[in-house]
Amino acid sequence: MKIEEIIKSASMPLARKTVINIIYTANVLSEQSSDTLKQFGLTLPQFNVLRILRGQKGKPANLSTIQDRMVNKMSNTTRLVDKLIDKGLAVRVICQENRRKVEISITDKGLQLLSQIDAPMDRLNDQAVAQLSEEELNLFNDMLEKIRE
Amino acid sequence: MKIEEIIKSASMPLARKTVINIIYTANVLSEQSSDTLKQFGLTLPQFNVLRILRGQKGKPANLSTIQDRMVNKMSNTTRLVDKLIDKGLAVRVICQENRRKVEISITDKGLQLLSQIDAPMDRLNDQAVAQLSEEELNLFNDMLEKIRE
DNA sequence: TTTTTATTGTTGTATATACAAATGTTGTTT
DNA sequence: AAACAACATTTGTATATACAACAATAAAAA
Repeated sequence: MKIEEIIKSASMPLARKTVINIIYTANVLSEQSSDTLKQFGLTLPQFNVLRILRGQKGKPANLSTIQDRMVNKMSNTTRLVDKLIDKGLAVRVICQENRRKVEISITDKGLQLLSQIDAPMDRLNDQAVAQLSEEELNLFNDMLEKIRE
Repeated sequence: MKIEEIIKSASMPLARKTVINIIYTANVLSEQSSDTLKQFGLTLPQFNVLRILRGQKGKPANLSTIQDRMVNKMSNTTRLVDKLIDKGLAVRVICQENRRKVEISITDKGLQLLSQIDAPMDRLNDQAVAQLSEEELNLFNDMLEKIRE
């Protein structure tokens, strides 16, 4: 369905329509992901941080590293990490070389949880873009890049 | 900058990359809009609701109408509207034909505020999509539509 | 060495949002 | 008419997030 129909808007400038379309579509995709993640007890930002930690391949990450790599830069990563620790999915150790820093690592339990989530999440993403060819998707990603600049 | 560089990720499946790219770009655009709106004392959802009310052209809207048309469907539109009323930008009247409903209208003050915001917001949106031609933008919007289905 | 500045995280506060339950109203069934 | 179901919105509660202020540590300057 066209975005104008969805938000029941009269015709609007193409630029405004495009921006609304991106934000609306992102909401749809986020909700789909959140729904899938809910059964695993994770929110989307929590899931993303867990994936970042896994990407460290054993090396711990400090808070600023995590923030750099987050899709949704949020002001308060401390409390998000707290939640992961409460659930036993991550651990926090104060860095000995620089005691201002903390080192955060994913636990075995965290890795195990992620391994369960990978397949359903990839399936979800595949479905989302199934109507576009690889070539179209590459073009589409390039366009997004241009919009961000 | 490519999305993989931004979130400092190793290469990932194209579908996942695309979904992350959309969500990340939507965040960038939302933040830009929020920054502009902040000086007018509005959040992005509040601004969108005000625009919906203006689109009614004098006719009041009830809560469910507003929710239908919102870009970010939120569970609690009541309190969002409360904020607009606190600021004197909207008024709420209980509908006489059906006393379960409430009729919400934009005030003159609200209309006046919106008229100040229109130009800077359109300029922002224009800038965002400036690197794409009209033809490309139409293609892009079609692709977003396919992704939502 | 002491003071100042910068870095890295954490905490407090206000607001926003999701979700479920509750309220008040209207329509329908018995 | 009384009981029940449906509707439209509001409220309660928990969690999330933005923003600013705070603390602790380290590095740099005086």
